[in-house]
Amino acid sequence: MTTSVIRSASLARRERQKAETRQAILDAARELFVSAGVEATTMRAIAAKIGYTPTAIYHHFRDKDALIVELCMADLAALGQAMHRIGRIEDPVERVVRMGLAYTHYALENPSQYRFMFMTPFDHNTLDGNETTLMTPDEDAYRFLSQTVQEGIDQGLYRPEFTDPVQLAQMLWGAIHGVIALWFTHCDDPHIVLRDPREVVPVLCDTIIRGALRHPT
Amino acid sequence: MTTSVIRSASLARRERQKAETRQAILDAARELFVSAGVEATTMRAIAAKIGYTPTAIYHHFRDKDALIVELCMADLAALGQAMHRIGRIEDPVERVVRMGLAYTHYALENPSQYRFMFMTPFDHNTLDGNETTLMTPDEDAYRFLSQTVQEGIDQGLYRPEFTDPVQLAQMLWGAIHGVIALWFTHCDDPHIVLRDPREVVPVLCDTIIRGALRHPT
DNA sequence: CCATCTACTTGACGGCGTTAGGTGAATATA
DNA sequence: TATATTCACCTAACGCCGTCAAGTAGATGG
Repeated sequence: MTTSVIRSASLARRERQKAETRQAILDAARELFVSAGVEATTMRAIAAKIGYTPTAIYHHFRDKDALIVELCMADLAALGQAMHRIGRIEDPVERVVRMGLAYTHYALENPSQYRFMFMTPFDHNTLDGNETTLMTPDEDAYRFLSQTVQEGIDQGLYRPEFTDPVQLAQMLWGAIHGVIALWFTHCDDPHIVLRDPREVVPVLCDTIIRGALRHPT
Repeated sequence: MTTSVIRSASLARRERQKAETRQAILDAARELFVSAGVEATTMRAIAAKIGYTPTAIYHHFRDKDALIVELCMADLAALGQAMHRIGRIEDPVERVVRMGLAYTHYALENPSQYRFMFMTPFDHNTLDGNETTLMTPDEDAYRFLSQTVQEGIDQGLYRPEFTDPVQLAQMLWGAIHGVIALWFTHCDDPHIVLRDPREVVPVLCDTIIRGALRHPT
C-alpha cells in the first residue's frame, strides 16, 4: 500500500512536470504564432523561448502540425463557447444575426487564430489520427448555426425557396467570413480601399436577412 | 549603318532568347504552382523542369516572390478582362450579379491562381518596387465593381441607407469571396458539409441584391 | 584576333523540420 | 543501500530550402 501510494505520488509528480513542459511549449508556440505567424515560427524559436532544445518538443508533439492542430482545437472550442454564450434568444433570426456579430468580434480579436482556423488549408487527416477527437468543437459552432437556421425555416420565417439549412448557413457563414478574410489579406493594400468589418458585417447581415425573410420588416 | 543594323539584329536575337528563357521559367513555375501549390514548389523544381540550374532563375527574377508576383499580375489581368468581357449590360444591378457569377466561375476554374491572388497575405511592398506597375489590373476589377455599384446608387435602385459604393462593393465581393474561400479550405473536410459554390453563389447574390434593392422584384 | 559581355554553372551558406543515438537524473527493485 | 530501469531532454546530423559569390564559356563587338 505504502509503496503504491509513494509510487503513484511520484508518478503523478512526474506526469505533472511533463504536462507543465507540454503547456509551456503550447504557450510559447501560441505567442509566437500570434505575433509572427504560423509559417514564420520555427520549432527552434519555440524551443529557445522556453529554454529547451528543438528536439525536446518532439517528445510532446509528433511534429509541428500536431502542435498547430492542438492550438487550433482549443481556439475552435473557444469560438464554439462564444457562440453558445449568445444563449437562447427566442427569435432564431435575431439569434443568427447575433451569432454573426459575435463571430466577427471573435475573428477581429483573434486574427492570428482566425487566420489559421479558417484561412489555412487544413490536412484533416492529421487531425483524425490525433486522438478520439472531441467531436470537433468547430462542427459545434457550424452545427449551432445550422440548427438556428433550421429553426427559422421550420417557423416559416424565410422565403419558401430556402429549404436547405446547409445552403443558408453556408451563405451566412461564407459571406461574413469573406468580409473578414478580405480584410485580413488586403487591409494593408494601398490599392484596395476597404471599410472596417465591424462596420460592414452588421449591414451585410441585415441585408442578407432582409433578402431571405419571407416578410422583411 | 550596316554595323548598327547587324548589331541591333544580333542584340534583338539575344534579347529574344533571353525573353524565351524567361517565359519558360514562368510557364514551368505556373504549372508547378497550379499542380503542387505555391509554397510546395521549389526553385530547384522549377529549374529542373526546364533543364537549368536553380540560380539561373535569379538572372531573370529577383527572387521567388518576384516570380510569384509576375504570375499573379497576369492572373489579375485575366480576371479583369473576364470582368470587362461582361460588357455593358444596361441594368447596373443585373451587371453586378453577372460580375459575381463570372468571378465565381473564374475562381473555380483557376483555384490555384485564386488562392494565391486573394487568399495569400500579400507583401505589396514587393509589388511596388517592381516596375511602374501597370496600375494594378486588380484594382481594375474592383474599381469596375465599385463603378457598377455607384451607377445603381445614382439611379436610386438601392435602399437609401446604401450611400457608400465602397461598402456595398465590399459586401458583395466579400460575400462571394467568402463562399469560395470556405469551399477551397474546407471542401475536403469531412466534418463540414458544404454545397458547391456554383449552386450557392447565385442564391447568395440574389438574396443580397433583394435585401439591398429599394424595390425588390 | 582579342576584349568584352552575359547567360548560365559550381559550390557553398545559413536556416528549416525532423531523426538516430546518447546522457543523466529520478524512479523502481532487491 | 546498491543496482537496474525509465525517460525527459540533449548532441549531432540528415536532407531539404532560398539565395549568393565567384567562376566559365560562348557569343558579340572592335
